[in-house]
Amino acid sequence: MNDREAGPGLVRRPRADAARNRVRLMEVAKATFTELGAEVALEEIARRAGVGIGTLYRHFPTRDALLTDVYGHAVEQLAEAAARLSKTLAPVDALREWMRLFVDYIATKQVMAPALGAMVGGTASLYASSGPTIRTAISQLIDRAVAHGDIGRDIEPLDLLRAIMGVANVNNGPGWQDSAHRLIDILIDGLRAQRPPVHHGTVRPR
Amino acid sequence: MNDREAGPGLVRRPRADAARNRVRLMEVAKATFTELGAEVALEEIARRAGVGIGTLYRHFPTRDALLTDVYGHAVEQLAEAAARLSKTLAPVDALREWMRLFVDYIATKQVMAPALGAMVGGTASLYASSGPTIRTAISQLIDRAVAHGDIGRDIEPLDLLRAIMGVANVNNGPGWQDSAHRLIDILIDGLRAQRPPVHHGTVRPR
DNA sequence: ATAAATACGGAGGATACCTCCGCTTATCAA
DNA sequence: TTGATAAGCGGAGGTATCCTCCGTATTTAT
Repeated sequence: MNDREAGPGLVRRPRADAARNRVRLMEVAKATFTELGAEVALEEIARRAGVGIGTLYRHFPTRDALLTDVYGHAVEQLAEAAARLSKTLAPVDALREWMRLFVDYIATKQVMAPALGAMVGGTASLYASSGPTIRTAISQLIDRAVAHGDIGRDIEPLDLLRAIMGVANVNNGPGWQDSAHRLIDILIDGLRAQRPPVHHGTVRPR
Repeated sequence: MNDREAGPGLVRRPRADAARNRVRLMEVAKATFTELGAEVALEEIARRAGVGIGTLYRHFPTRDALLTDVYGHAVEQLAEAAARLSKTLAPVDALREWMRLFVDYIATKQVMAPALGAMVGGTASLYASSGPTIRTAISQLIDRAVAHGDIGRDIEPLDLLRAIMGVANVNNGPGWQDSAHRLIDILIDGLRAQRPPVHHGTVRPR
C-alpha cells in the first residue's frame, strides 16, 4: 500500500491539509497582490486564505518567497517566449518583441513590476531564484543579434531590462507603456548605431 | 530693537533651539542615510541627533520631507549644471555630460538613488517638490539638441532619467557606473538614429 | 486503533510609524 | 530684569506589521 521504502530515508506523503493550504495561499496571494499591491500585509493574505499567520510563514518564509512562487511561472513564460521568438523572427525583431512582451507583462499584472523588478536586480533572494532565467533569455536574444551582425555594442543584458523597469516603475498616467515602447526602439537603435561592418550587403531598415 | 511691526501679522524670530535642531537633524540625517540607507528608522536619526522623535516629526512631517530637504541642494546643483553645460558644450555633448553627472551624483551619495528616484517619478510629494526642477533641466538640454537637429526623436525627458535610474537602482558590483555610462551612450545614439534631415552640412560624428 | 510525524494557528515580543499634549524654554514688551 | 506668552520639546502610547515559538490538532502509516 505504501509506495515508499521504510527506513532512514523514509519519505511520507505530504499531508493533505498542508498541500491544500499552500495552493490556497498562492491563489489568495495572487488575487490580493493584484488588488492591494505587493506591499499588502501578509497577515491580510493569511486572513483571507483562512489560515493562521504561522501557516503562511511556514510555507513561505519571506515575502519574496511568496512573490517568487506566485509569479515564477510568468518568468518561465518569458523564457519560453524568448526561445520561440528566436526561431520565428529576425534577430533584432526578436529582441524588440521580447522586450515589448516584458513590458506587456508588467502592464497586465501590475503587481509584477515589483516582482520582476526584484528579479532583474532587486532583492537578493528573488534575484537568485529568477534572475538567471531572465538573464539567460535575454542574453540568448542579444547574442544572436550580435552574431548576426545587427548590433555590436557591448551591453549587459539585464541592464536593458533595468532601463525599462525604470520607466515602468512609474506607471503614472496611461502613457507609460508608450514611453516604454519608445524607449525600447531608442535602445535598439542605439545598439545598432555601433554595429560592426555589415557582411552581407543589405541591412533591413527597421 | 525689534525689527518687526507689532500687530496681528506679527512674526517672531524663530526660536534658536528650533533652528539648531533643524540643522542638526539635517546633518545627522544625511550622515545616517549614507551610512544605513534611506530606509533607516526615523527614530534612529532622532536618537543620534539627540532630539525626541516628536521634534523630528515637527520639522519634517514625512520621510520624504526630510529627504527633500537634505538632498534638495543637489537638485539645484544639477539644474545649474544643465544651464552651464548648455553654454559650454555642443548640444549632444551637453546632454551626455549632464546625464553622466546625474549618474555621478548617485554614485557619490549612494543614498541619492532613492531620493533622486523619487524625484523623477516616485513618491508624489517628493516629485512635486523637485521633479519640475529636474525636468526643466533636462528638457532644456533635449530641446536644444532637437533644435540643433542633432536628435529628432520624441522622448519624454524624464524617461531618459528613469531609464538610468533603473540601472542605478541596482548598484550591485562596482560595475554599475560603467553600465550606466554605456547606457547613456546607447540612448544618445538611439536618439540620433532618427534625427531629422541635417540642415547644415556636417554633423559631428561622436 | 495507535503511535509518530507533521502541520496548524495565534499569542506575543520586537520594531517602526506617527500623534498628542503636559512641560520647558526662548522671545518680546514693559 | 522680569513676567507673560508663544513656540518648541520630547516621549509615552496607540496602531500596525513582522516574525517566532510551541501547545494542540490532524494526518499518515502500521
